[in-house]
Amino acid sequence: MSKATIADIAREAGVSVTTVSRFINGNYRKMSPATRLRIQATVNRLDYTPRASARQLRRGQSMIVGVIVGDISNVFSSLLFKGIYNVLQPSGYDIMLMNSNNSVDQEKDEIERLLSQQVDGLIIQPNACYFEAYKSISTAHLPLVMVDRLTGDQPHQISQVASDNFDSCFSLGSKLLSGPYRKVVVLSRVLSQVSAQTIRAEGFERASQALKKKYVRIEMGDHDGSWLSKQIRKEIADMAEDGSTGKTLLVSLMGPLLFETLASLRELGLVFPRDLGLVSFDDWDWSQYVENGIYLLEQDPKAMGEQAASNLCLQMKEAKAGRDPYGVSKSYSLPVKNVPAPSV
Amino acid sequence: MSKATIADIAREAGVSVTTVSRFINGNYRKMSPATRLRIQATVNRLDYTPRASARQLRRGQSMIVGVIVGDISNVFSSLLFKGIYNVLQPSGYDIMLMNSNNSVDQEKDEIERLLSQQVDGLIIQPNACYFEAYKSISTAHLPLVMVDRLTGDQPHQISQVASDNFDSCFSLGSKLLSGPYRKVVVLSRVLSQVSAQTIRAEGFERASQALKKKYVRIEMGDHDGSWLSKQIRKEIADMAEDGSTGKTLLVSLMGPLLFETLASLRELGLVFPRDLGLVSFDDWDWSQYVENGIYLLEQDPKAMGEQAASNLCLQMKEAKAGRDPYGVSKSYSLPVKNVPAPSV
DNA sequence: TTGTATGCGTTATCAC
DNA sequence: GTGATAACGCATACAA
Repeated sequence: MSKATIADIAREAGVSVTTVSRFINGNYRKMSPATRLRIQATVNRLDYTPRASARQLRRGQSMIVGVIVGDISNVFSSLLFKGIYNVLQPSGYDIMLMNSNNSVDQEKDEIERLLSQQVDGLIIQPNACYFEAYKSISTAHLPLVMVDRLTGDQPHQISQVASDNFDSCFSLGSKLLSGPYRKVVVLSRVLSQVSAQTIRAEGFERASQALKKKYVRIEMGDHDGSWLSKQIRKEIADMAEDGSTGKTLLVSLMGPLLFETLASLRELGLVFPRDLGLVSFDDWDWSQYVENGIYLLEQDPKAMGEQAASNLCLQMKEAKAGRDPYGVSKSYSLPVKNVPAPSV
Repeated sequence: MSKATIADIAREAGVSVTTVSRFINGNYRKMSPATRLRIQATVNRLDYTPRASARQLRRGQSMIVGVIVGDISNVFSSLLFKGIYNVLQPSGYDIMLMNSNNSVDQEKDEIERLLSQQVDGLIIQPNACYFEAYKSISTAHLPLVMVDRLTGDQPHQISQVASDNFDSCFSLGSKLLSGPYRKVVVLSRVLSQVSAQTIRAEGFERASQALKKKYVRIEMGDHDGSWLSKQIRKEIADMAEDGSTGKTLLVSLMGPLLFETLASLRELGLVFPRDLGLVSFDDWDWSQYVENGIYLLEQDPKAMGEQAASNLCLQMKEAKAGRDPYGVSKSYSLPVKNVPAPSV
């Protein structure tokens, strides 16, 4: 019977509810060892568990953190969650996880649900391009950390953790395009309104501009594999037309896209690095076993989650102390690791 | 200010809290259109959000479901969660996700936390080998579904959803071992007390017994890659000794293990299907791009999650109606898909 | 060192 | 149609 309450314990142990409450919260200071043991025994005997809802109502604090990710089936999101969990769980917080499916509408509903749960803080991988969508959180001065993506008008007093998307792409693009490549083709998916892929594309675009190489961007959106194959073939085949020499550098801007890219290349009979150079963002090393490996730009989603959760903890501590949580807000830029492989 | 309460709305709108409560819960039947509109406006103006904790306390129902997975960074777990989420979220349930790290101790703590949150139901990928560990849930008659793994003494009145591990392995083993393979070596990780891998291994063992072929099991546990390489080399190299002919069939019993297996094979300079046959369980098709693809035994974790969540919903409906949730308990065995590839 | 009494925000039972 | 009021289980200010 999990229905025992603090009153039952008090009655059975012959003490008052206050004393039991103190016991439950570890306030043994004002309590004789005798009563302490008696309460302990009763708690065990009745298999008592405090009701979180009653506690929350009374203390105005839930010890729950809300997390919204874009797509939990993406390895990025699951590693992000793992990092968050590793920090929050030992600190006593429980996590309510939401999957926005990269949809602004669903995200809106999920934020509302999280707010009504009175979460003590939120970590969001945002879908909306304007911060307006998260205003209800910031006006309530609720601890908040945005991860991975940034809204266009991201207020500086809100914490954010993201990879160093632009610089890593600009730098790799500059390095590779200064070689024999004649052009770069970047592949993106970009289903949500805001995405790290856009910034990554910009990095490659700037690099190509500086080196006066051709730059093409293919955005897959909802298209299927055959559509992608057609685009890739077109971009690879135009060599003759413009009379330029050298191979094409193909860049997949997110992990799951690499998958579809490989399918297209196989379908088209294209082999790397013979026919083209291939580079991809990815957060998991499986591609090292594809041929002789694929050149990767690798993020560390787990570290991102840990960083986000750490800052959130800080904010929640401030909030608990009655201070403005945004006083300890901070922006973090995480390095992107280059994992060389003979695919370029 | 998200601090508005039902009383504030009542005062501002000039009605009683009862009426506001009725409005919040959609009971428009007993309410004049005029008051309804007036309340609506006030709710919007004050940006009112009902406090979930107060609601929970009063109704004795949380609309929260607890989910415990073994390792969220494993694709299996994240797809499982996605399936669960797809069913539960539209039904109005929020999900508290816990990651047990395949540890019985951590799992125990997490169950306690979930119980104190007064979750309306639980879905667990169990770590303990005896159901004893989950007794506190079943004695409270809380809706419960066990997924993927089964405790040794799993009570029949508790719902369970798992893949058809034994038959799929026995069947594939029988098929392949009736060919020119001289022996089968199965690789498992098995860190938790209970695991689907054990049942899978049994499937291959029985098949090998029936066909009088040699059967060897290698359990990685916490060992590292070089240890694995040594084991594999030993098993592949014993051909001369026993004078038998034919290749060895190597079976990786879980997705993440395939990764380490490939690393070992590469290190040993072993090539499939030339030097050996390779088969693996996995829940994601990335391996089709490794060489010419790897023969896969593929589960459908998302379907497993959906099935588990559907049954949990049924149970929760029963519980809400005051009936025994375990009256609608059921066992589901999900098919394992064979994805042929020239690695055998 | 221990106990009494009040209120957190909501729903539900009854009365009007 | 509408409203007063009593719980739900817990934590704490205030007594003793």
